[in-house]
Amino acid sequence: MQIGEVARKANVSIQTLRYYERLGLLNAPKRKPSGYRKYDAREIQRVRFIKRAQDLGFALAEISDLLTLWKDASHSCALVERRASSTLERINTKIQDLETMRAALEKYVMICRTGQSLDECPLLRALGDEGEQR
Amino acid sequence: MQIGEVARKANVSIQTLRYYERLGLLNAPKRKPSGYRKYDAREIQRVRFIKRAQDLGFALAEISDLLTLWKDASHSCALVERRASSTLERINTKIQDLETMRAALEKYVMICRTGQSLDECPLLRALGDEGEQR
DNA sequence: CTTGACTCTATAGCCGGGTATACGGTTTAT
DNA sequence: ATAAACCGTATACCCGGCTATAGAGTCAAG
Repeated sequence: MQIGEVARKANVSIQTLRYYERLGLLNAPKRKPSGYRKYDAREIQRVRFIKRAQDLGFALAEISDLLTLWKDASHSCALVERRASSTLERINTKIQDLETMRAALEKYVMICRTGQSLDECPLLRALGDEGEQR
Repeated sequence: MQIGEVARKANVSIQTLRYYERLGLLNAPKRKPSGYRKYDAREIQRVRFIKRAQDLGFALAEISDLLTLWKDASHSCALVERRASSTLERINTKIQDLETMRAALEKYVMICRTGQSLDECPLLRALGDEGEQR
């Protein structure tokens, strides 16, 4: 199989495959005499693994770790769980940050909508506050 | 006031101030004959406005809009609210995406933790899943 | 034998929000 | 008069995850 077929089957671009190879996420494949990359079907698996892991919120660097573990998975369940838990923590932190933003923003939007102060925007006042107003 | 003092008082770096100026978020200040920027105290307000807006999840491009509105705030409350609402939508979408990830990841982490399969990691199996069973 | 589809490498660009470096001029204090 | 602290511009670089382009070589079909 050459690169285009792998790309189609794994649903990524050719450039992405070469990019993953550069990053070490994919092993450097064998080459034809012409220099063309020759893949075997397992690489499609590997690419799909990467994509599924991305969907779960893993960054490529984390996925690189997971791929290393994948090879001898029988020893590593607890290790994998630790990686996943820390990713989970990262995701939770992000959600919390965003919820804090949302709460603050909603507060001002609500005040705006109830239309109590027509002559001065409470959201802008909140941003520009600190005693003085421009 | 020169740039270093503004930077200290607004709690940003000098480079950031120049960067904001390039982006048009800050007005080009007057200069001394030497070329040094001369700020008046209002610019500190403006920088703090930017920082507070960032904390609310506004991107610099959105903040640029808000700053334009800020100048004649009396006319713009509804407009400001619309900007804020669309930022709010953006934030909500992000939260939902992250929650989807979290749910998927939690599922596998839980299976890992209940320790049912010691000899094969369910998370890795889920990621490496070949073809069927999904 | 030529066309068109495929591949190769190398390099650059994109997004956002800055940070860092190099090199040189200015101001202030002693 | 000289050192330190400050400022100026221009340029490049960082993060992550790609995408795009240029210019060249390879391969299969008609």
